[in-house]
Amino acid sequence: MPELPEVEVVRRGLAAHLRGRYLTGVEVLHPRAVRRHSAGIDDFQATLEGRTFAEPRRRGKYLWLPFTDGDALVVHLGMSGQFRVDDEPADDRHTRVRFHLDDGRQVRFVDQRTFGGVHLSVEGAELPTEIAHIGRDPFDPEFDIEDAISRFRRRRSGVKRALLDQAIVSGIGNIYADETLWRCRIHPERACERLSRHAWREIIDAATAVMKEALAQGGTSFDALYVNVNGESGYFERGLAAYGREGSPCQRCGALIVREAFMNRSSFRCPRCQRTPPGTGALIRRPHQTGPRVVKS
DNA sequence: ACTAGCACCTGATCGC
DNA sequence: TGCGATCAGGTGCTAG
Repeated sequence: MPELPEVEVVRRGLAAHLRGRYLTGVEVLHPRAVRRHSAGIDDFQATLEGRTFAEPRRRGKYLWLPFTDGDALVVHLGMSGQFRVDDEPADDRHTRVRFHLDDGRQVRFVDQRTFGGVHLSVEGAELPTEIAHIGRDPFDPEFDIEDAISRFRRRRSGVKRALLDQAIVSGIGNIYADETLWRCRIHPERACERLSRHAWREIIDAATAVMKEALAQGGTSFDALYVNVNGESGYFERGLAAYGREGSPCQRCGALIVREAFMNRSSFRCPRCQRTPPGTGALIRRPHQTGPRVVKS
């Protein structure tokens, strides 16, 4: 569920609560939450005790919480993961791991669908080896847009599939991919290699802009499954132009947004603005089409 | 090496 | 009211 903006909201929330804190104990309540910790549950609980947190970091949708000793706690929220820091007793049904801090507070990893998880990465403070394959996200100071464009243009797949590939540019999920392509007026099945460098630059810029706007609104929330560490929802749902708006008029042209099956999930697009048909037939007929029109924000 | 498809889970909602 | 089908924002593994 959480994409880059939502994960960044969580990172900031954790930073505020973990700064200068150390762990006095850890309780694993569901084994699946630590399945990526190869040494097992008992080791996970025991090894973390006494460690002091440094500044939480993020790449794409991955979080890691470095310790001052050079190791790190790697976190992925999956589809439904949350971190909660509550002053009052809260719904504990989906609490998977409870972290006890030296200030008496507890941080809970809550995850209904258990696609998310946590594990210790030895010497992972700078960059856990487990997530070295994840590409830099557009907010990374070392993000190389020219390299990203080159890699996108080498992909033999549709544009949306490539945007969801975390190894090229990380952080973009189903929602922000749809929003990005709506802004750029590009059909999700357009072939990657047929888009110009200029078009790809516009796509990456649009993805960066929409995620930046979402972050400023505290992220996108459709329900209680995505909330910040205090249990509060973000407000970017009202900023969405395509995702989840099946049957509503396109804000640009008035055509009704359609929903289509894509990779076992849904894609939303404007049938008029994002009209270039998929398939090689269209590409063969229009091999020298000019670059896509792009919305300037 | 790259790409597509599926497995991994629980719970809310929809149609009958 | 109850039941099965469907759907949900992600990643990793594996077969081709």
